[in-house]
Amino acid sequence: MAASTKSGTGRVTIKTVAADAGVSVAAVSKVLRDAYGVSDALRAKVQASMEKLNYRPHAAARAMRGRTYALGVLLPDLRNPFFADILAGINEALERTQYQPLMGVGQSAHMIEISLIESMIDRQMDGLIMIGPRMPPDAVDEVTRRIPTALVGYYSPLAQQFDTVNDDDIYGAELVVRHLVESGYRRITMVSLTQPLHESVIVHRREIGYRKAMMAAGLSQYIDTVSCPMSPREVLTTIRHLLERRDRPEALFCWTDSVALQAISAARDLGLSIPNDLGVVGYDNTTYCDMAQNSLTSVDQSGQVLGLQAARLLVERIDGRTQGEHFVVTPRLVARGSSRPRRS
Amino acid sequence: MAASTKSGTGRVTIKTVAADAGVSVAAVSKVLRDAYGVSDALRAKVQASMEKLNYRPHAAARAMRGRTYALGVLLPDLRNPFFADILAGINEALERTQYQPLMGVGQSAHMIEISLIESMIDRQMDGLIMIGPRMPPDAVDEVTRRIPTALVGYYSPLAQQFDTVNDDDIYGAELVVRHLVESGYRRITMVSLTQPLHESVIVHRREIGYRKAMMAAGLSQYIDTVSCPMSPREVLTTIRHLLERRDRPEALFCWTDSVALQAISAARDLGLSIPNDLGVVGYDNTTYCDMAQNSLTSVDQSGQVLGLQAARLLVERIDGRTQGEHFVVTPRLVARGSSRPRRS
DNA sequence: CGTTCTACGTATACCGTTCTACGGATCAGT
DNA sequence: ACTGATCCGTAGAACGGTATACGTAGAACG
Repeated sequence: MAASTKSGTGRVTIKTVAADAGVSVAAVSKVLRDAYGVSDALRAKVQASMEKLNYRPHAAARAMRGRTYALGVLLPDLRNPFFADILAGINEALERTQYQPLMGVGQSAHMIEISLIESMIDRQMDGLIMIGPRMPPDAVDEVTRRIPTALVGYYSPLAQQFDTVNDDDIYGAELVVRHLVESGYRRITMVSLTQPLHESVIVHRREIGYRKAMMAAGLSQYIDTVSCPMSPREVLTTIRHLLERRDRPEALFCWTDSVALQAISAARDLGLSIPNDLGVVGYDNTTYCDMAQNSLTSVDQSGQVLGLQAARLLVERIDGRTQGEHFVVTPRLVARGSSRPRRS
Repeated sequence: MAASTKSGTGRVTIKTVAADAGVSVAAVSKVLRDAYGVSDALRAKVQASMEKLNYRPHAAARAMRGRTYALGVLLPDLRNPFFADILAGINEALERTQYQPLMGVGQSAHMIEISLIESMIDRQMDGLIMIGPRMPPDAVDEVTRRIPTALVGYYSPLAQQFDTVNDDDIYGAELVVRHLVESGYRRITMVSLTQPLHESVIVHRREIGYRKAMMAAGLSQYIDTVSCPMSPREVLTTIRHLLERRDRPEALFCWTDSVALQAISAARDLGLSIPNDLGVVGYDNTTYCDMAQNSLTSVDQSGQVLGLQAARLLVERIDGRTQGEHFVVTPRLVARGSSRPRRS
């Protein structure tokens, strides 16, 4: 009856709603965006119609002129449960907003990341949260010039063009070394990540903290860093090799938990007992650390808070802020069995 | 000079390309979609211009009339590394296509899933892959009526409206029970998931397999299932409770690895040795199973293959198939230390 | 009472594609 | 030479919103 709109298909559009409510299309659009110049009466009328017709705005049409209300989230991979915490924080921050996070996985590969991000830009996403990006800094600059961006786990404290959220990785690494030294370990080796050599990558900062604390503890002669890629197989062989060395380290500081868990596994395979033959510490304090069979000492950086802040900053930036903000949380060491004082 | 297009902004559109190549907009569009009626000469000319101008199609504009080339992937959560395997398979299948997966996390909550999917539909995504959806079957039906869908971990072998990809969960559970029985365990309890009672959920099938195999082994008097939600805390207390029972089970079959790892942890806390005091088996054969400290027997269902098939089926369906296809892989038990024959 | 404001609504251009309908050219067969 | 048929390319109407420019009515003001 009232369906005078000529639309052949059944789709409920802004036009249908306008017709039903007896107002103009523009008025409905205003209500949708709650823009200036709508009376309460009009708003009520329109909202009633939208409810009645079960109207849903067509995201693509919206994207042509306005917002998409979609935020792209770039994850390095899906294996590290730490990212789940970050995402929980992002979700929490966005829960009460209109924005919606859509994720892509970069597989820790520079080129995949780039093409993923290009596509997110093509899709007119309103903003981007990049977690631990592997791409080089000039690529990051290029991207952030084109789309509002917040980065988690990327250190660049002076940037104005984008915001960053980090824990204090140098301090976190220092906590680890100090803790190990206090527990009686001396020959502490860091297991790090083979990486492109730009300094924004957080692993780099953990290495700095490690060296700094080793020197402060008067252990500079024991400073020793080995690196390997992310793949489980290579991690395992690297660590096994390390543990079979004649001057086997007394403790390992692993740049991230999953590596530490592999270290525990390798140690067990070789018949070494933890912590007496080998102390192990990880980073991120993921859920697995707390299990009795791992009992892995780790550094907690509260992924939830990081995610929450990143989302908050991004929304602010979308709303117009142009100065950079750089949020840093102080990490906290959670001591467990894997680093208990050794019997001398 | 040649920039006669009146576009004020710098964006390179199909119009810019058309002007540069000296052809019509429609011709460029044809090349883009490689549609019928383009000569090689024209195609070459247009492609040269696109290259030169670094043209990228505007996804939103495209979405208004045609495809978005985006596929929505719904994940239950980010904690289970098994999903990483599935996603790897999806990526592999889509690598050579134009499609791009964009993920959302449903947090294993019915309502969040629904709103996420609604938004994916609003965004005109071309198809949907839902992994282990928690929403009730009628909601699934409703969704699949509106958008081409492939489901992983959702059992509905007769459906025509959507495709499914599963491992044979009944058989997998049977494998577990048989293996445990062969290893000398009798009182085998299954730790399952508190769930809405629809039968499409795969946990349900694992329960069926468990019961079936227990009966076949003549152990029906020992059939015993306890359920708890996903949250780590509740899992832990449930299991602890179970292990402190007077008639403590000899072995636990946990519906998924993370629960099994918690079980190992709880057992250790209580001073029980594995496998002598307690056998433990998980499901999914995630990376953690293989670590020496866990050495967890599990059922491998090759997430990579599941993901690959799901993506393949979805693309077929988008291309017009209307019959349902239901892919099933045969799972494989990977025996490790946690279920080794017990000393009697 | 006329003027100026302000608040509220409307009309409509525009965003960048897709795709149908159509026109002109070329070619094969009679 | 005439008639289709085939091939290549163009014009232009959608698609469903946003946002600007503008009109109008009532209130406030001197």
